[in-house]
Order: sequence, then C-alpha cells, then structure tokens
Amino acid sequence: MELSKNFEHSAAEQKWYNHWNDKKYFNSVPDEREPYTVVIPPPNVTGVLHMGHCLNNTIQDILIRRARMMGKNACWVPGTDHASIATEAKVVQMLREKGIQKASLSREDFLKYAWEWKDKYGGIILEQLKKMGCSLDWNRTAFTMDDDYYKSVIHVFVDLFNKGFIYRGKRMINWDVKAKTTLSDEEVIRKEIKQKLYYLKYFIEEQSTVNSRQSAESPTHDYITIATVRPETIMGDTAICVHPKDERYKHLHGKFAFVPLINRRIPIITDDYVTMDFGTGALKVTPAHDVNDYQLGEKHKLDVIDIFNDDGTLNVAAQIFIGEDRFSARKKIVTELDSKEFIVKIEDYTSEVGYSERTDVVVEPRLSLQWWVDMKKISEPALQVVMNDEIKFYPAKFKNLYRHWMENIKDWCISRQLWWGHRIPAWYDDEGRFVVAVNEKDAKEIFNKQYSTLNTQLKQDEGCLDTWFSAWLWPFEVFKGYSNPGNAEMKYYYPTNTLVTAPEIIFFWVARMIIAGMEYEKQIPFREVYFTGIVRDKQGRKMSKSLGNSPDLLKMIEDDGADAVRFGIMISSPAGNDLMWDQAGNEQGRFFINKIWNAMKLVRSWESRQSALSGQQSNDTLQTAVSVSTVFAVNWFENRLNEVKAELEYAYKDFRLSEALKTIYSLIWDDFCSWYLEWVKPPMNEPVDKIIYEKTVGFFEELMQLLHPFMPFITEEVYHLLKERKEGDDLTIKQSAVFSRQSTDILSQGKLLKDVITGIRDAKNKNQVKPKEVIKLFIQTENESVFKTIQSILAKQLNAESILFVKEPVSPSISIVIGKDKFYIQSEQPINTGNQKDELIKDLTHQKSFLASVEKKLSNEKFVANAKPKVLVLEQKKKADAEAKIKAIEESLASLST
RNA sequence: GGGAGUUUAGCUCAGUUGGUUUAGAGCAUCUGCCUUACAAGCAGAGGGUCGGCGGUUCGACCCCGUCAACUCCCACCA
Repeated sequence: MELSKNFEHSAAEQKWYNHWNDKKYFNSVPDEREPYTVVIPPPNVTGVLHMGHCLNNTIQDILIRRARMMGKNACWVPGTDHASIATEAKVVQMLREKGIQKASLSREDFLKYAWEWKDKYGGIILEQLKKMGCSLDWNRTAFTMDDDYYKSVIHVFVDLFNKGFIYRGKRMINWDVKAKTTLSDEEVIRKEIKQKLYYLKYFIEEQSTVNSRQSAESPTHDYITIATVRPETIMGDTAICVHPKDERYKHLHGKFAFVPLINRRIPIITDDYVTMDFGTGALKVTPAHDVNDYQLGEKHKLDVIDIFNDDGTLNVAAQIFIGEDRFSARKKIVTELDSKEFIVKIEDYTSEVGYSERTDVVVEPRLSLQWWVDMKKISEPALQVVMNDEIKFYPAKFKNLYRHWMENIKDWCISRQLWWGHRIPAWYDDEGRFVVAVNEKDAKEIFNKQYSTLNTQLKQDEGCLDTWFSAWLWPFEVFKGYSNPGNAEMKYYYPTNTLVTAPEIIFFWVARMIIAGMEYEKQIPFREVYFTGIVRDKQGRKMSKSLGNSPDLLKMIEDDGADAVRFGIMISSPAGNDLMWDQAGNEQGRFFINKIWNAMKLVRSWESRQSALSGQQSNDTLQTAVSVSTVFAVNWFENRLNEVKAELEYAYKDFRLSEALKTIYSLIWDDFCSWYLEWVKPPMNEPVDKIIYEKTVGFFEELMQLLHPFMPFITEEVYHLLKERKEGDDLTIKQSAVFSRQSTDILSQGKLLKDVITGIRDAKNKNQVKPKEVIKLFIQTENESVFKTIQSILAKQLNAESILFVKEPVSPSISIVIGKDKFYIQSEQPINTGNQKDELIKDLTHQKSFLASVEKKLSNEKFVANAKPKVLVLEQKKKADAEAKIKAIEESLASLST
C-alpha cells in the first residue's frame, strides 16, 4: 500500500472515531472487572467548546483511555446541564430578536420555545467532544432535566423541606436586574471598580430652641455631611448613623435630618458599627438596598423603603426620577444635587462591586422572600470526608480552601425567578399559606390536613431552582441512584473514581455534590478530585469571550488535528497550576506526529527486506559484530522501555500528565528514533534480521500504546499500518502488558554508548571534521569487552572505517576523554593541537576543582561521622572517578605535547 | 482586612521525604549539515551566584525566620 507523505488527520480522525463507536468500545456495562468511573462535568446545554473544556475533557479522556488499557471497565458518562439562568437568558435574547417579549408569553409558551432551542442547540457541545476524540459512553448521555432526573430534583427538595433543611425566608439577596432573578452569593463576581465618592449635605432639623451652633457666619441650617457612592439611593434612606463615641456628632444624637431633594425626615442614630475615620464618620442608612444597612435597620427598627423596580428602575417610592434606570438616575441626581448645592465634594474612589456571573450587570442587593438550604445542618459529613482524605484533592492545597468555606458556610439561596428549570414544588393559597409537595394532588391533601380547609385553590410557586440544585445530584443520578435506589449499575459504578474539574466551581459544585452524596447515598460521590488549572493566554490573561483571546478550537482541530491540539494543551499543563496556552504547542504536536509517521515509514520499508539470518551462525566476523551490536540495541531499548513504564506509573498516580507526556515524547523521539532506530538500521539495500524487525515493530506498538491516551488517532492509525491486524485488534482496547524489571547494567552501557557518540561527534565538530568524513577510531580502555559489544554501532554512528583497541596514546590524533576511557581519532583533516589542548585544559580545570570540593567534603571529620554510609560511598566513588579522569586527561595532554 | 499560593535559563515549567557528580526539560537562540524515514528534519553548542537577606546543618533549590514582587480566594467599611 502506498503511504501518504504525511499523516492525514481529518480522514483518520473520522475513520477511527466511527470505528471505535461502531465497535462499542466506549460503552460500558457492569461486569467482573474493576470499574473506573468518571462523570463529565456537564457543560451548559447551549454551550460551545472552549479551551477550558478542551483541557478538562482531554484530561478525562486520558485517564479513561489509560484505565481502559489497564484492564479496568472504563465508564465515562456524558451529559449536559440545563443551566437555568444562562439558557433562559439566551432564549430571551433569541425571542427579543424575533420581536417577542418574554413578559408577553405564558409560562407554557415560553417553555415550548426553550425546549425547541434546547433541541436545536443542545447537542452541539457533545458533538464537539467527539471531534476531540473523547471516549464517552454515548449510551449514557444524561440531561439534568430528563424526566427521571427532574422528578428526583423535586423529590429531593420535598425531602429536604420535610427534614427541615429547606426553609422560606425574607433576606437580603443578590438581584440580577437583567435576568430579573435572585442569585446565590457564588454567582456574584466582585470586581474592583473606579467610582466617585459623593459628599452630600443632609440638613439638620432646627430645634424650636435657640441653636447654639448657629452663628452669624452660617445663617443657613446646620448640616451633616455623608459620603456615598450611590447617591441615587438617598430616597431610600431611613436614618443617618454615627458612632456613639464620635465627638464631632455628639450634639446630633437623637436629632433628625432631611434627605436632600425629597426632604424626608429621618432620625440620626448611633451604632458602633460605624467606622469613625472612614468618609465623614457619618453613614446614610438605606435598609432596602444594602446588606449592612439592612442589618442596622433591623437592629434599630427602621423603616424599609424599596425604591427600585425589579428591572433596576426607580419606582414611585423614590418620589423623583420615577422610571429612570439606576445609573442614569445617578447622573441626573448628581446634577440636581449639585445645582441645589447639596454636594460638598466629589472624590475618586475604588471599591468592589458585585456583577452577575451570567448577565454581567451590577447586582442589586434586595430584600426578598426566597427559598434557602440550611447548609450548616447538612454539610458536616461532607467536611469530614475531605479532611480525612476519604476524598483526595489534587493538588492538596484546595483542602484548606474547602475547609475554610465549609466551616464558614452560609445558607444557600436556591430559588430563582426563572421559568427554565425545575419548578419549585411549593403551593400557596390566597392568604400566602403554603405547603411543599411533589405534585398538586399531594399538595392539596397536605394543605387541607394542615390548615383544615377544603377545596382551596392552590397556586404553584412561579420560580424554579438554582441550576446547581440539580447538578449536585449528578454523580449518582446519572446512574439513577435516587430515582431507582440500589440498582445494579449504581452498586457497580458508585462511588465514581475521579472528578476532573476547574477550581472555580469548588463551592458551586464540588462541595455540594459531596454534601448531596453523603446525604442521599451515605457515601462519597468520588474518590479523588483533580482540579485543573485555568487556561490563560500568553500574557497570562484568563481566556474569555469578552477579551477575544480564546482561540477557535474547532478550527484548530480542523487545521492541526485533534491529536496536535490535545498534545498542545497537555504539554503545557502542569498539575494544579494555571497554564499559559500558546499555539506553538499545537505546532510541536504536529511535528511530533510527523516524526512518528516518518519512523513508521522507515520501519515499514524494512518489511520487504527481512532475512532469516537469525539462528544461523555466520562466519563473517563483521556480520557477527553487527548482530552482537544489534542484539545489544534491542536489549537496551527493551530495558529503557520498562524503565519509562515504571516512571509513567508513578506520574499517573499523581496526575502529573504533562510530565508523563513529556516522558513519552522523549522516549519516542530521542531514545527510539534518534538512538535505537539508528542503531539497528541496516545499511541501504541490505536485509534486516527477521527477529530485529519483529522486535522493532513490537517496540513501536508499545510506544503507540503508551502514547494512545494522549493522542488516540495517530497512534491507532500507526498501529494498523505497522502490521496487518485481525478484526477487533485495535489499539484503543489493547491491554497493556505489565512491565518487567530493568537491568541497570545494560541501561548504563546504553548511557555510555550515547555519551561516547555525542562526545566524539562534538570533538569532530570542534575540530572541523565534517560528520560525513570517515575517521579511524582508537579506544584505550580497561573495559574492552563492553566496547566490543557496541563497536559496530560506534562505527556506524561516527562514520569510522576502523576501530582499534590500543594501550598507548595514538599520535597524531584528536584525543577525547570520556569517563575513564580515552579515544583517539584520525582523519584527513589537519589537526589543530592548540585547539585541543585548550579543550582538555578547560576540562582538566573543571575536574580539578570538582575533585577539590569532593576532597574537602571527605576530609571534613563531621561529614564522615554524620553522613549516611551510602552517601559516603558515593563521595568516595566521585573522588576515584575524578582522579581517574584527571589522570586520563593529563596523559592525553602529555601525548599532545610530544 | 483575613487566608492561600508563586518566585529556578530569554519564555513555560520539572526538580519525588536535605547528599547521583558546582541544577534538568521543552520552546527560543547560536554553529554545522538538503546524510538515502523525517529541513515539520539531523548533528552539536551556549545560557542559571535557584527573588533578597539571615539562620539551622558536616552539607540547603529543598527546612526555619524575615523582607520584596506577583497571583488567586474569602470578607458587610458607606
């Protein structure tokens, strides 16, 4: 078969993904094998693939593919999250573009549109995961609003309510004025914003008695100055607060002041909550629009005046600027305050402002009646299992973060004023009495029983639940662990093994899954959590849509191939750290693929040139030498392969995947291609020993197997091109052989061989001897037998026409000292002895100072007394080696001088 | 304000309980090569007083203290 010049990724990717799918390799059913289970962090149903997904899912695929090849029953469950607020926002936007207002639609009609949208765009991201090569079990695709899943969420709500873990309460919440819904604290992103701090005059009510402070110079009223960044909220002010010990304001205690522009009379109260040295030390209290002010208001029993509509415009309670948006109202009110001389001064001021994670509008604190989960009551076991390492976090530093959050956990606001999601199963009567039940029929029964009324009309809560209130059931409900408790799959797959996720959602999701797992399954949901880093661009900025620094992933896969993209992201992905992503990584991946492809072409070219020499004794000494050397090469690579396999085992255990990939990369490129293949490569048009050929193909297969989890397509393709394969003999399911022990002797001989080749090539290079130029090589060593084994490799790699073993220095020659051995080369090139002397002297100086440092150490009595015996032996060996080397260099120098 | 983390070659990072040669890799750089698998390549090379200072130790990139810079998380200072 004629091979293409390069690997053609597009065709191969499609071919192999379809093949794997047709063969059902990714589908898992319980059997006698040990399971390895991963549930995907469900992407938003309307999402499209970005670099974060790429990293996250590549990692999961690597773990899953590795487990599959190591004899585990690997099960990776795909699915999507309905993403209540994000999806609803998109649907609302889509409708608006069609000229339809959400408010004009009934709930039923709106949901119809939403489901249409979901059916149209919902699967896109999953299709994109296939393009990346992700080996998900597509029979198991789950969705958080599937029928069973939906019911489970509702039942969980009812159950938690009945247990007293869910309650309804009026609290200060975060209000998203664009999506017109509440947000949990976790959905609020704080950003540092440059603002203005306005100093406003609040005039003090004059007493009927003479005001002693009023003098001739201030004929107008006395006033108190208040600093605020939100002048548009002054209409909601219901008090002014000062510190009780603040001397400046003692005369105002118990008096009243007037809100500028609207002249509402408000009391001046005292509380030590106020910081005296911030602003003016006087605080305006707006209980309806600030969390702290609300608490102050409760304490001092102040009025609460809500001046905003749910869309962030001012309402009638504001009295002025009714209908204006809060930010335009701010501008206008500042103008008016200024013109009426209420402004004392304006300062620049930087503070943190909360933004909605989904709609990116400034969040409005608002007092509202909402549903809450009492987190303190149910989170205790979830803290324990992480602290005692039943669930292991990688990297472990996230344990601290987790503990801190769990120990200071606050109640979770789970109601959202949205339609897309799980509708809150609470029913109300006209008087605001309510019950919680899984359906209306049950609700009526309970209501009638509880309130002893009959046939009341009940209305279900219009809101739905926070999207994470369904996502926290994910690890067990994808196996129907709640809707069908104790089922066989659940028993087999749960707890799952590894959760791979971003640290950003440790509270949103990870913590809550552990809580739900402990509450409903009495078991941890996963054994280990691997937190990936955040993908940043070259400048270290987080990748985001708004910055436009997010590359087009699908285009990259099209251009460079999925394997190259996977390589690119993994090579720069140290465990637990953020990664600076650089497109150059893809290029490196492409080059690597090309290297593998060419190596495969080389090996294939030997196929037709096999000879059955093996086993036959040849009398030809050169042929024998070649065989001896080739056998050494095979032996060496086999050991090297095993050595690397052991290293990989270790790397995988700690999720050091980037390191594992680098190790495999270097094994293939350096050890296999640059050294091994060159060592066993037959001369042009000469036959290849059959055994060597088969061994080489075997090594190649094993290399492809090691690389397969990272780069599934190229490896499967090469696996099939190396050899005719039987039906069903595919790399993706090929089981890895256990690695065997390595011979350190052969490994160090290999190392010596490499060092000698490199050293002599360097010497040739430095002495202007071209690599092609034929040389005569002389070896002076005490270890002739080792060099006899490898001499034909040396001859080939150094272009030596002869190799002789000598007892004395050879002159004239270029002499090189490597370890304790000396090498002399002769060529047609005239030899520059001066140059060589310099090299040798440089080396000698280095060795001598090294020896001095070792001797110093050894002559230190305390060192000899305290160091471990192993270390001592080592130092003595260093000393002996250095001395031998110095002797060798000095001899060479002496021979040069003659 | 509280907490965590980072700081090693031009860049991105390894460095596994303190002693394997006065620190390693990839990329980038430099030199020489179109050598018959691969110029998307081959063969070599250079480059770091391990953030500063102090301490513990026979011995410190590694442990302790301190200072500095950067990053992230949490928190109700208008």
